[in-house]
Amino acid sequence: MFKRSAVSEGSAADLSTRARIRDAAIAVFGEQGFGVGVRAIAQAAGVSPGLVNHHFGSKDGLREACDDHVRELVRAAKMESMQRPSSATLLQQLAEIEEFAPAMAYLMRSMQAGGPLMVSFFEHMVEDIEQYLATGIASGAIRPPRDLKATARCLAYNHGGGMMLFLQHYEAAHPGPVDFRKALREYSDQMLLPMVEVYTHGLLANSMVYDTVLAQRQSAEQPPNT
Amino acid sequence: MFKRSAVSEGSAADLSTRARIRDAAIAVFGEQGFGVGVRAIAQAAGVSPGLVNHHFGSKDGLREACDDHVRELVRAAKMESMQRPSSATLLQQLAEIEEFAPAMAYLMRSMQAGGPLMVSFFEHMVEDIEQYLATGIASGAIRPPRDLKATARCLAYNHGGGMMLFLQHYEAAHPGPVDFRKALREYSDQMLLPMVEVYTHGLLANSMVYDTVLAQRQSAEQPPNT
DNA sequence: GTCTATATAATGATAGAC
DNA sequence: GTCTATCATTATATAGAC
Repeated sequence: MFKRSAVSEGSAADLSTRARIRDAAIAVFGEQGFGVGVRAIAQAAGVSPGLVNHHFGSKDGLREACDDHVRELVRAAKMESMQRPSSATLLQQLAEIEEFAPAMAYLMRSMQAGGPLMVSFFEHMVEDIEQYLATGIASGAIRPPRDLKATARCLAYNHGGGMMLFLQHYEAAHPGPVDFRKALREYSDQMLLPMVEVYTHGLLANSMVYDTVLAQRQSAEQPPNT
Repeated sequence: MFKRSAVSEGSAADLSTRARIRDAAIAVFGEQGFGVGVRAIAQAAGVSPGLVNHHFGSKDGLREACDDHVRELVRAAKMESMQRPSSATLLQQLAEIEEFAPAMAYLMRSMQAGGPLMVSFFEHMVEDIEQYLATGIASGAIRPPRDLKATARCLAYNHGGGMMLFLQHYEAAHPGPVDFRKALREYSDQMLLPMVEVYTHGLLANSMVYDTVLAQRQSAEQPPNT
């Protein structure tokens, strides 16, 4: 679905050493988590441990460089994907590309570990869903919710977190390094139909609960004085 | 809502040293994550670092003991909660109790880190939701989904993961140790209404997407040969 | 730019005194 | 049971040779 973009151009041999170290770090962090040492990264990049810190100052500096690069990778992919609409999630599209798999693994670790990349990526998700909902409402495909922004945020938490938890569970159940393509395919297989069903036909048989919660909220915001 | 149970009985002074170390470990792991050292735990428990390993053999042994204790804590709370039905989630009820706050923090870290506690706790969640759905269907409050087990699993991923991600985001936005009671109250405030609305009125305006996905599934399971 | 070698600190785990 | 002292390992980070 995606072609190589300028961001990720060139095979490993063409990249500058700094870029090779950074890419190796993304791969190793993604596979083994952020607890891994600089030595392992240096080895994966085929350089000495000292050179890593020479280029990035410290482990945190390296981490920041990885964050920035993944952020940029996702941003570029999003730009490209906006011109080629698809029913699949951006992440699902990305995971299908061998080349992006390490970055996806890194992104997931970031979500779990909760660094600054997680926050910025999450806010992007919220915006995307907002826009997606707005488009759907305009075309009549989506029933306009009471509060679009709140609903988008809620969906972002549930779907983002749901995927995270699924992958966590998948990793625990399948020994060895995670195959993100297989994992996300299984995610679709298990989740898509039940989710679409709930979003189409609802889950609650009547609006009693909804009416109650809504009334509580409104009486809390505006105390009874009239 | 919950009274003290046998599992957590006694103030800090009454507990055996082993139990005090274990409780301190749960608190420190919960606050700072599993990367924290044995020394910090020993200090929090008011004992020497050597004594920790004397009682638990290793850091992993200590971790296992913490897992077991939290598992047991949640199991006991669930037993108690089953006799006192409430609209709030078990976790929300637990978080309201000062005494359980450290265990809840520990549980969240476990979900993030993805140890064996995460898997067993998740499977419990799936079972709970299954039973909750079945009860609702029997009483007519819930519209029976096509595949109850798959739907329960899907809801468990989304709601469990959603809460996880919310707390992660909350932690990143609020410096210092996380106040789980405040966090979970905010979670309810933001999530409850949009979620109930979606579960009551749906999100998709028509059943086109659902019909398409369902048809794809069925033709995939049973290839066209007739 | 890149390496080897090393400084410094912190980690998990153990041994032995009391 | 509990502590102090220490070991062996590993971590990050730096210094200096090439």
